[in-house]
Amino acid sequence: MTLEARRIDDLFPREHLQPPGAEGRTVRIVAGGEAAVPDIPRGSWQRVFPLQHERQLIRARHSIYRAGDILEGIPVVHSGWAARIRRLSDGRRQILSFILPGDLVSAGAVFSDRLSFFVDAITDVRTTVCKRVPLDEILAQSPRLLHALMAGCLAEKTEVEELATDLGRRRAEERIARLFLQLRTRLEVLGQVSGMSFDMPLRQQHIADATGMTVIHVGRVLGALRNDGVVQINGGVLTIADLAALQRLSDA
Amino acid sequence: MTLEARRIDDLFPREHLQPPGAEGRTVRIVAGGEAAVPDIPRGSWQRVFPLQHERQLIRARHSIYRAGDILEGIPVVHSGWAARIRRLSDGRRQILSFILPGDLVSAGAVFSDRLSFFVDAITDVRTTVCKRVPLDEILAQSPRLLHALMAGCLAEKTEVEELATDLGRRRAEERIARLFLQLRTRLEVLGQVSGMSFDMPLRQQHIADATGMTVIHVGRVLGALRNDGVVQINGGVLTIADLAALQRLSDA
DNA sequence: CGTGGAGTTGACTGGTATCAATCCTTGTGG
DNA sequence: CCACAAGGATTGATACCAGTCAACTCCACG
Repeated sequence: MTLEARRIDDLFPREHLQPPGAEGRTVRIVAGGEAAVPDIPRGSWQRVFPLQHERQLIRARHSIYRAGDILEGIPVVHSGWAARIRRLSDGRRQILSFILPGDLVSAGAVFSDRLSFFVDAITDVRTTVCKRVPLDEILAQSPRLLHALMAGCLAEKTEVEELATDLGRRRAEERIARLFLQLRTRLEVLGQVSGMSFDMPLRQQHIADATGMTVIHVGRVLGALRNDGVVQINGGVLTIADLAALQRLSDA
Repeated sequence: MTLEARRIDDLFPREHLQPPGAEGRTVRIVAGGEAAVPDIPRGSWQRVFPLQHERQLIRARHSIYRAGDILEGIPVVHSGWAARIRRLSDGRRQILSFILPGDLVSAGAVFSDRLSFFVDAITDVRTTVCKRVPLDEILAQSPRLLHALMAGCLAEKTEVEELATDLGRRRAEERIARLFLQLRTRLEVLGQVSGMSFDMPLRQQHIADATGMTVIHVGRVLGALRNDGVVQINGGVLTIADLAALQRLSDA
């Protein structure tokens, strides 16, 4: 009963998502680094949520959705990175979460069609949209799936609560360290981490908007981390040089 | 379909909650200052969620629940103020939300029994606990209620996202102004605002933990607001002296 | 080549945190 | 009824983290 759905891996072909050979075609249920619970029967997602329309391409740095938009379906990011963002009228931005390949844009989208945030493409992004289905129909067809979806929704909420704690009570270095470790964990599940490095298309501005800092200060902290031999970013690749140190920073 | 349940007003007798005469005994659905949608048939909450045990008294400044606790039911705060809190190992604390009389401790508690946060009593608090009921049973007995509960859960998530934005991107004065306005809106629904004043049992430490500041700086900002004739707190009563100014501060 | 996005660096400012002392309030027990 | 303790609020002095402004470099790209 602790299923949590944020990623629906068998929602679409896995060219980018899965190393060949891994053919366990169950819905993979993953949340914030916790245990995967692969016991939803194969294909339950597609059976319950039929495809509404195929892939759509959004160019890097463009908005995918805007706050107030009414979703006609449940969007899933197929490839590329995106971000859920809140904007203030004077231009300040807070990134609420990063959306990686295979993620639902928001678990809440299964149950509600009104967005309270913006979704911006960071890299080029391909999306798929599935049909939203009434609650009772989901329940009838796959009770486990419904549970998993609701748990995913709760997990998303918990993650935002962690974010709020980071923003309110942790300092610059800690926040950046935690962001990097979180990204590594999530990308590891996707098989996109090789050793201590992974592709990281975020600009310093994205890191700043996610951690509640200014770009310039992000630059300084990153510089310090590089000098101290903890983390470095080179050509869009993040390399953790001293994992223990990074974990120490993110602790408490 | 935009029902949102966070407060279940007819869950218990209303001595403290409702001025006599207001006898519209429907479940009142309220969220973050948005429209109430009172169209759930009377008593649906009690029918679906039977009382598990009666009021329990928790003394001010004591913990009600701890992160990791397994809830045996769905707790509702009957009287008094409480707070949902995240703690770091070194003692830093972030308040995620305040729980006012009539609030569910967390809308998520209807669907999941594991807490990821602490719940502390700010004043003396009385709680009631209802039995948790399987999804399909709720759906069968009152589909509207289920929708309302899920919407309430999503609303709670949206509120935390707003909090994260406040913490990440707004400054001290803005955050405090927004907190006070939010409290006023919520208390107004409870009929606990008279003119421009309301009881506000929060200590400066609570305000600090909610806004991500230190007590001392909270004290300074409050002092400034008092000197500028915007807000003052006296003997546990908050009085808004200049609403327009307060709204200006909280804007953007 | 230019142009614009991105990163780096330095000097300076300012908002908050930290430490410490005092005072006020409230509750408690003698 | 008083004394005392504990919690809370206020104030001052000082330190430091992070924001602001500005200049410069480095690219990728057309």
